[in-house]
Amino acid sequence: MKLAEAKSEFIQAWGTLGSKWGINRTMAQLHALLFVSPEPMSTEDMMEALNISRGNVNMNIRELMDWGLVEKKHKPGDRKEYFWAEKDIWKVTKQVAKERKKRELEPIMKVLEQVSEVEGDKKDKNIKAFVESINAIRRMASNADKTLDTMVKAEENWFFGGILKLFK
Amino acid sequence: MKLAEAKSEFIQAWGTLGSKWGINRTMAQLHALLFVSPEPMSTEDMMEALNISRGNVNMNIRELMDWGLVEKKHKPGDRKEYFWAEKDIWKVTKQVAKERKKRELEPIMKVLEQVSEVEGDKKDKNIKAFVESINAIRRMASNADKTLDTMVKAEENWFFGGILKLFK
DNA sequence: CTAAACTTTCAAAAAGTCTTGAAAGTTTAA
DNA sequence: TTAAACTTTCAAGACTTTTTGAAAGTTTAG
Repeated sequence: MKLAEAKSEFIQAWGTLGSKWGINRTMAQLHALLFVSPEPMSTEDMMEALNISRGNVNMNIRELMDWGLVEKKHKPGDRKEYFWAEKDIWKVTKQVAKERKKRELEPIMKVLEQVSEVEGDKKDKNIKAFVESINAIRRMASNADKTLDTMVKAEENWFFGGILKLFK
Repeated sequence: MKLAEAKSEFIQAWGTLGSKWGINRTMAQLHALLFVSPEPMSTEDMMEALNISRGNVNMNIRELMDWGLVEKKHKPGDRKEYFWAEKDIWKVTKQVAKERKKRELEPIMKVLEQVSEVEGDKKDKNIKAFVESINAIRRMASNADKTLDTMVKAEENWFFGGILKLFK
């Protein structure tokens, strides 16, 4: 397999993976494209590489910047904007964890808190069972929350090697 | 908030969360519905509770069974099939982790292995950079893989309490 | 200024995903 | 058997998400 082909395979696979995790395929592909590009790329470079429109590149690259995965770069003496992706996969993972925690874990925890305050006789079998189910999810979510916090603060070494020994 | 309303809020929120993680909203709602139902439910019960068609219930409940999150139950002297969801949230989490590992981690690892075998001069700067990026992802994925394995084998206690102390 | 170079927006179209419901299939009681 | 009760399938339609591309907006060099 040639380099160009290998890159393209990787970009496709990353796009497919992303779409299974609720991330727009093009956004994941753009991320993969920049991730394996040694140089920052311009909008036109990306349009050409993925065969997509200017508007599509613009919207998805902006979302990648919102996620903190891509940055604008300027080349001296060039009016075009270039885009660069973080290359340290551990930083990327932490950033994604941080964002998903903020965007998805925190909102659901609010709902869980509210519904756990259901009114009525706390001894009613049905209410008791419901509240207990919800509280089990809340404990789980709260642990996930703390674990993600720890992960975000942790050094690469925590994950790459360190953690596994603890389970042996 | 009354019990019925609280259940409905929870079901909605679970559906929304699911859809952000690439899980069909109805499937997530059905799961939530059964998760908070003390009794197994029939197809008709579910159709009525979520206001959806028979075909929709059938397809999504089958997928939930594929994921190992829902089981058929039979009531003695009743021809209808009833469906029951695992109530232990730790078991649910482990099961989802196990399935996603099989469905998503393993396929991407195959692709990564292939593309890392790109042909050409191993000293070429471009090839070297690409292979190194891919290998960083492979190391990450392989660690995630092992961590999930460990998690699937672990007792509830590992996650609920045990792990956090290790980071203090 | 002005015009060229570049970026952003967003309504409409395309593509993708989910749902319906009626027909086909299966099981069971009698 | 038969027919009623129940489940499954899947083509067509509904809905959702993504993409396009042209127009509007912005920036900069001269």
